Amino acid sequence: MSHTFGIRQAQKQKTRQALLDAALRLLEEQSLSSLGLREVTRAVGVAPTAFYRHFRSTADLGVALVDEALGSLHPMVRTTVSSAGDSEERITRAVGLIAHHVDAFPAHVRFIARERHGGVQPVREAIRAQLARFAQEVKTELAKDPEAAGWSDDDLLMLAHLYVDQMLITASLFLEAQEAPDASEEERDRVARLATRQLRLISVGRHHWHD
Amino acid sequence: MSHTFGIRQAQKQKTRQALLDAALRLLEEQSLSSLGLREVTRAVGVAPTAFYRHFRSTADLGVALVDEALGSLHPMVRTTVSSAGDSEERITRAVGLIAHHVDAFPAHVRFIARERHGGVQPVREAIRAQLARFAQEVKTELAKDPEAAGWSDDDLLMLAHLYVDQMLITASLFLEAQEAPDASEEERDRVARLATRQLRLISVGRHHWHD
DNA sequence: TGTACATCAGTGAACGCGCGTTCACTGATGTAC
DNA sequence: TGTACATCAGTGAACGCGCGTTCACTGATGTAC
Repeated sequence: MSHTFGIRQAQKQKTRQALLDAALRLLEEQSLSSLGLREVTRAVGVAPTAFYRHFRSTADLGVALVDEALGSLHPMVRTTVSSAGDSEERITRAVGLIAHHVDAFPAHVRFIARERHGGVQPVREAIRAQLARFAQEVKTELAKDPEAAGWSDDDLLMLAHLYVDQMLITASLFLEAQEAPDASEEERDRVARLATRQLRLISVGRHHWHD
Repeated sequence: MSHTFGIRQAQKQKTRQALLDAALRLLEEQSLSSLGLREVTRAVGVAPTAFYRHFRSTADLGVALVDEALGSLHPMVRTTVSSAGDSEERITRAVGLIAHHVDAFPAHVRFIARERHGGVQPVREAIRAQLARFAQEVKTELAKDPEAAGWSDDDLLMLAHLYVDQMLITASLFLEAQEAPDASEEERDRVARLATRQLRLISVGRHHWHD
């Protein structure tokens, strides 16, 4: 027994997570470049100086948030693009998964959309790197499809980027729909139908790419 | 003669423009939500209080910047989408125009990309409204094309949004390519080729939409 | 054209406030024996 | 198991600084006659 393996570590991890959670909440209404270290510690209920035990700066915390927001998303992205069903089924499933993810993690989605082109370079770079990984994974899945016969690597990656960007645009639209106070259900449907048809058009383009 | 029609107004306008220019420059390295009023006036060389003669707040200045950045873009967008040439010529021309615009107004492009999902609500709303106008205009141009026969209004607007979003993504990629210190010419070409093929795929999808 | 008054863009001092960062500290947890 | 020492997450006071906003002002420009 004993060798408790980190009452200390566990508590530190808990505080770190509380800082991340508080920051994410504060970032719903502002950008990372205006987020204050004292704001975050105040929200958690620790002394300002405690922040430095976990992060060098708010930019550093931002990079950690990128990993939290996108790191766990890879399995989902894979299954979204690949696997069973005809074209139409896959599109419906993909749009449904995006909508579900936005419902489950709205603050993460907002953070990524906001900071992708935001004012903090290391965070932009972290997001860019993660999205490039997504594109690579999507490309790998696309390559498995019999339809990919005759496609060059470059063309597959081009299509993969198109899908990744489309995913982000759609997620961002779902987010706006969620925020609309009135008739947000109707608005959600409108976004789902728009995204479905855009994916359908890309899918048609894909079918006839080598005509 | 006389009735000088505004030495005063002319000077006021000049200061206002100087504030906008200075803000735009400062916003290359930060977000609007962290831009300080004093920063801007310091850069221009006027007293902080002079700011209030022109804008209620930095958010207010931001909305003015949206109009400056996007307001003058409408004619270009129209000609980009519409008019002469076959599909391939139109795509090449569109990508060229986007590249040219990014070269000419990099700070404007960065500002729009950054604040589209940024932390300042009135600015987000102003950008959203302008982009919706763009989509409407693109839709109007698309409707003129003989290829648009049999397309519903909804489908045309869907396609228009796809084009507008694609335009922004491409502009943003050109911007990143411009920033890359090494081999930025090569990087530019890579972006141009990627954008061209993505537009080509959308174009193919468009041709076979009603198969 | 000249004079007397009104307007108003820009000034400069002053304010209270919250910021990021430093530093020496405390006391619970961890470790060696 | 108990003791003595080391570690280190979180504390709290203190700092200098720049922020947004207020206010009464100045002096060039505009207007009325």
